[in-house]
Amino acid sequence: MDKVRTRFAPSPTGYMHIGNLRTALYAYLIARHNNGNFILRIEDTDQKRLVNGAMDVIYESLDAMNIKYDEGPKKGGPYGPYVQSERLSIYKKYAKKLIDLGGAHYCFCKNDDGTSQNIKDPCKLLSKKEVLKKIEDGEVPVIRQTISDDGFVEFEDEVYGKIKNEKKLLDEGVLLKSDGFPTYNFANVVDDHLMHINYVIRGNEYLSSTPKYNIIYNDFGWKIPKYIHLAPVMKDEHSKLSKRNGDASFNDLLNKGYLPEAILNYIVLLGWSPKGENEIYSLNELIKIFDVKGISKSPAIFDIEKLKWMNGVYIRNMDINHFMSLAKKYYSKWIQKNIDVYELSKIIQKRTEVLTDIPEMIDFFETLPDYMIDLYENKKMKTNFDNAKQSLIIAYKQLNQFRDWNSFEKLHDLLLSVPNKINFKTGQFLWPVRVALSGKEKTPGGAVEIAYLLGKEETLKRIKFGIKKLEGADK
RNA sequence: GGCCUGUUGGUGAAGCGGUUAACACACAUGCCUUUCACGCAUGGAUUCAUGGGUUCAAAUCCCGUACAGGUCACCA
Repeated sequence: MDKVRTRFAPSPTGYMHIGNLRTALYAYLIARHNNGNFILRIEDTDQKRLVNGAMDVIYESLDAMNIKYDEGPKKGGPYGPYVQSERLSIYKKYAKKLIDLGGAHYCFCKNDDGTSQNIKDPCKLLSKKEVLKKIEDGEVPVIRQTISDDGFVEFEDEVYGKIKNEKKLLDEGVLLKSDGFPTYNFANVVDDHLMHINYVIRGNEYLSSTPKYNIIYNDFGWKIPKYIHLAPVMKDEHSKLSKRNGDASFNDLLNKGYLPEAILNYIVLLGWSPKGENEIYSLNELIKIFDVKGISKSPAIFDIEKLKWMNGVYIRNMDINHFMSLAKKYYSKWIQKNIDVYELSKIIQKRTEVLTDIPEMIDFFETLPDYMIDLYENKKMKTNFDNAKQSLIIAYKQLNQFRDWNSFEKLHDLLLSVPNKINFKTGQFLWPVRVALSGKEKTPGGAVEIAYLLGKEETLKRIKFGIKKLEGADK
């Protein structure tokens, strides 16, 4: 059997959306799973849509996901060039050949005269002589596909199964534009054949035009590849994820603090499901288990909540040093200078889902927020202004005498021994302390951790401030 | 409108003629706990868009209907 060769063929629009990336990922996984090759090809045949730097977005995105291509632009390969705008002479040659084979014809119809209803293209009837004459007269033709009216075309899609179409319902689309560039409809067939692509993986918007491509393959006498059409990734029930809707691109997600591994893991599950119950997979594991059979036919809705969760899983499973190196970017200068970053990282790792959540989570270290006194009242902890004040006063006394601030253990033991002595429940005592130290209802870590990180001076200052606040409430 | 395709809880989904209709996220509740989170446990689809058929038996097969998406560009 032939070596499996798949390709990812984006057009450089400057925006890598999730659906595209998923297509790339599937193509990559199918290739690697079968020990095949994965090819990158740039489809830049629409001169009007060229965007500066768009190619880089593609390279960078694949790179971030650690998807490596075997052949492609920059890297080269035996069937290059891999950028369509550099292959113009190839398309021209094959277009002419297709005309000779009866699979295409010149067309002189004007843009705006309804030629889209081209089921019967009048130019088809032009004789060779007439065509030549028109060209001599300076008319610039396009080359259109020629499709006979009789019979059916049928093909088998690996995910959708048998698809059958009536030939006479197929449009005779433009293959080569008047500017000399091919359309997608032609370039993809020629390139896929020339590059020996035997598995075509792409969005199912091409499902309806695939029969036309197959006719071209047949006219040339080329072998038709296997097709794997993918249902789209949706924003909601009605619309696709898209740039126009302002939906997040891969890069946006990265900037928002999502890890590439987590994004990759999440999007592979949009429209594909593995055999077992596990959902967390590395790229290498995916290569091992990816199976076309698990691809589903219906569209999947992108759910940021689940991505968040998955991102959290990746963060929690990370080595602490790795986490710290990633999290550091989100620590303010003040924090990096005044707080033990290693200990801080340990505390927040478990409760970080997205890296960008970090600043807000830890901002109280730098400046105590102007908090509401009601925070001291907590039903579950059985605290009220009165016993909170007591707790703070005692905490102040104890901590003021405490000298081993370098030892988290000792600080911990001290603070946890207090409630016993005064006949308070642990939470009853520690809740007000934490509130005084953080000014927040929820914090990463408890009172002990925060005190430890804050240091003696700041801790005492904040407790004193808390006591004052509560005294104010007495009056 | 023609043609093509899809439809299982809020979301991703398993299932492929006989199951109590997996599992994960989210949600709710409880446990744990110095808060939150983490972790653990429990709960929710009387039913697989809908109506008919085939069958001893249907989410699973067939037909119609509804809804949704795609395509019908010198865009990909």
